[in-house]
Amino acid sequence: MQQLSEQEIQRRLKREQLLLMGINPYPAELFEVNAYAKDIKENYERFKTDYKNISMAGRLMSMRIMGNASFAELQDSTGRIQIYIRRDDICPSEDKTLYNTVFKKLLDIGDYIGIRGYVFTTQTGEITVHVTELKLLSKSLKPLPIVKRDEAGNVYDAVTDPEFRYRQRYVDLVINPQVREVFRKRSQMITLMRQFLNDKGYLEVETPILQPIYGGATARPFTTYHNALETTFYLRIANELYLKRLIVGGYDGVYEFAKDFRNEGMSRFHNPEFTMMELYVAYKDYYWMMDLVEEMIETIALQLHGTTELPVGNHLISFKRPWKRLTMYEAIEHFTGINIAEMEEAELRRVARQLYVHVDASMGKGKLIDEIFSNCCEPYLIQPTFIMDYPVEMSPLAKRHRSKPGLVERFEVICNGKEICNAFSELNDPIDQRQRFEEQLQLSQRGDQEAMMLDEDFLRALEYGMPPTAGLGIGIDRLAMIMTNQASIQDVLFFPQMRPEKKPE
RNA sequence: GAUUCCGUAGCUCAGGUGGUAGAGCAAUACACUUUUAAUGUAUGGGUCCCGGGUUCGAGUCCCGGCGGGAUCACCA
Repeated sequence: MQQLSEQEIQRRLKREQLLLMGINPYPAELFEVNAYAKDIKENYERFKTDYKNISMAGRLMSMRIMGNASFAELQDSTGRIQIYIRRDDICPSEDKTLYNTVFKKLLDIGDYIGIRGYVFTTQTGEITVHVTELKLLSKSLKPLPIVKRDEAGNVYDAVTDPEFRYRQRYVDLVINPQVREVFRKRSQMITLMRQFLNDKGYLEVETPILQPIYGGATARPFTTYHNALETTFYLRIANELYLKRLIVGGYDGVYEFAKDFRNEGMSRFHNPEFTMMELYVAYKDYYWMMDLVEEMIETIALQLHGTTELPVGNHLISFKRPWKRLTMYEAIEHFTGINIAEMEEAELRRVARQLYVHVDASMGKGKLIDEIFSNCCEPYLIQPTFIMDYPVEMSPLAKRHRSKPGLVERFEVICNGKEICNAFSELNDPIDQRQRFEEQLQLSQRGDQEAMMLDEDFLRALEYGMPPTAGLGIGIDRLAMIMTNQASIQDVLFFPQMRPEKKPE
């Protein structure tokens, strides 16, 4: 137990005192609520809505006590509203304890209270609830950091310490309304995407997170152990192979919002667990999927913000269709002036060095091209752009290009300098797929810890036959970053992964 | 993993060259019947992240550790 601060001791004493007075600081019975701060502020003057006998609940966020009348602010789930408390209104009889002792002495900022009353406008023009009844709903024992705003909108004493905000997100959410808004937008974005996909007739499904063989991406997994089965399991790095099994099973379109886990470094773009939406649609190819992605993201931006132009960092990003489409080779030529289409490994390595791209001996042709692209092109692609046709070595689950040897039918969307989705015409030739897995095994034997495992059951499924299929994965967190204009993935995750707090001795 | 910056009251932050630890807000007490970053007066509040070292003396200098941010590497 850590030592209590003076203020924490004070609040514990107040709690005791309330108990002695016969007031339960944590009453059990429900408190009926029939009005919310936001509605009142929006409707009271505009529609002359008469708010009588209203009942509200929330946290006390400030108190301005002046003798026998006081102003305070109540914060409910929709925002803050001023409340006016007059001694003789909440204490009509001779006994003034509720005002003099309970309200003035024993309540603190952060306490949950319930009030009843009516709305009026103060002399200074602020919409205010005149309180006729007051009830403590829950006592707060830890002081909230108080963020104040003046009329000009200046913020004082804002809590900005990221560690504090991420570790104690509940406090962040209480005191920083803009943070609540970011997460509301994220939730709404996911709802809109789900709606869009459901409207197209695709089926939302759930597939295993605990997998005996991990696959669908090149990444290092988390490992866990099932006692009864005496088996090692992996937390999924992707759900791709399971969704394709469902296409084999005969569904036309399936999608899943999947929590994926990758045992890799963390940064403002990477959290060990993150959300990916994967979609697979039968009888389609990657060109079709490009159209769908454009339509979906444009629709979401429009419904979320009422516009397709969004400020992101220092840029204004437009999601209005159509987006630019470049092949990977075209993109590289555009940004470096070098056409690498016909180059072999040795020459590529020379070009990479010339472009100051970090290379090492283990890198093959595909990896070298990818490195050049990541370094010389990706950071400069701010507007959403399709990059098409990747080297086959980088894409063991994608179908070979119908006309370009050595490439696969794959695209990524780069936006704000980062990949936000990845898609291909799915490889459905079981013999080719087996060969690609075997190449991965060789990489693995050479020490590549991210190489894919060979999944016999998945191959068995493909052998029964999978229709031509287009597949898509969208990084939901990264899309949320763009849609909410946040610079860090930690700002679109309620509880970003952090080193465990050191326990107080 | 590498580089770099940071860690002082509940919160935001000051504390040249080493010399008894500071402000505003928050808290406590009193005053005040329409305030709004309310105000006025008074009071309390600190393991200066932790552990070593140098020194008569360390928040400050040195070494080590812990935690966090940023950039890079890997990745989505």
